[in-house]
Amino acid sequence: MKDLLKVTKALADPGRLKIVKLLQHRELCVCELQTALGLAQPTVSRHLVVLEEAGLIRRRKDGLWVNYSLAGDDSPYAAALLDLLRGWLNDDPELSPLLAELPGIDRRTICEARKQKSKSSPRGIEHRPPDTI
Amino acid sequence: MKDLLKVTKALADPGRLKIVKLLQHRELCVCELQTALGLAQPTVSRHLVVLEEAGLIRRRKDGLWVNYSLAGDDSPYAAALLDLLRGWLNDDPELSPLLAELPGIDRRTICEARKQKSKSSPRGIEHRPPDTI
DNA sequence: TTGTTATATTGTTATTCAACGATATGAAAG
DNA sequence: CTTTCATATCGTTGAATAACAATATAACAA
Repeated sequence: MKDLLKVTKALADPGRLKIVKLLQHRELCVCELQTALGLAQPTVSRHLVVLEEAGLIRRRKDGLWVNYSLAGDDSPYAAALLDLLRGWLNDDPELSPLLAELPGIDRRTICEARKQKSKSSPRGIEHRPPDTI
Repeated sequence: MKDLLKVTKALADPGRLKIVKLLQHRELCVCELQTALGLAQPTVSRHLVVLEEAGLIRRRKDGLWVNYSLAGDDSPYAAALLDLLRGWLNDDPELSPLLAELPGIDRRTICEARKQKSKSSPRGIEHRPPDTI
């Protein structure tokens, strides 16, 4: 029962449900999910831990990137629910915009853009002339 | 997506999951569920509201009693998950004791026992001789 | 080694929610 | 009507959790 509750709890959150639906289209790294969902990076990372511990997704490291994809091999509960989810929410008004933008989301574009930003204003602090006396 | 989240959230609680599994065997009233689960009556009542709003169960009044049974006609999500649940947890160590005691649980026995108790100590206050001066 | 960078973890706050006791509701009986 | 009783709702408390910022970790580059 604990295993099943882990799966249902993992799927009982809009952010995590969106992650699963996004991963149905292709493998994604954290920064791509972050961009698609519009959530902070730690928030996405936490959601991914919950989904992984429920057996719904798996992680595969690729250098600095971590790729996440759907799983279900270890948990029959996860497998069955992932199967059901495949036929659900495909025309959902809250999900469709994310899926529409998914093809345009690319990890290299995202990370390059970040490097530019951190050069102009490190640590997210807006660039500002040093205080004058 | 909101409808699906209602169903997954409803099933993401041990008490509510137990209620669903109990209702797979027969229609039950609140006091029978309360006895089977060992929870307070308001707690069971709240769980039943959540399950009903998710489309997982339905209510049918019978005098003072309210009978609850599995539903799923109004929500394809609820229907599919109830179908899956039918094959799950049937040998669960946390659930089996409840199912084993289910045949011995009868609303009339429960309510008769309560009447006796409320006669000896109304409102749950232990009977005690009136204060003497 | 020392950076750099994508991701993970920590700390904290605000919200959600399960649990209970007390009380209200509604239906049947007297 | 009033009483009784099964259930529903209210009010409160404590625990779980989602969100973010700040920091730590891990992998690659120089």
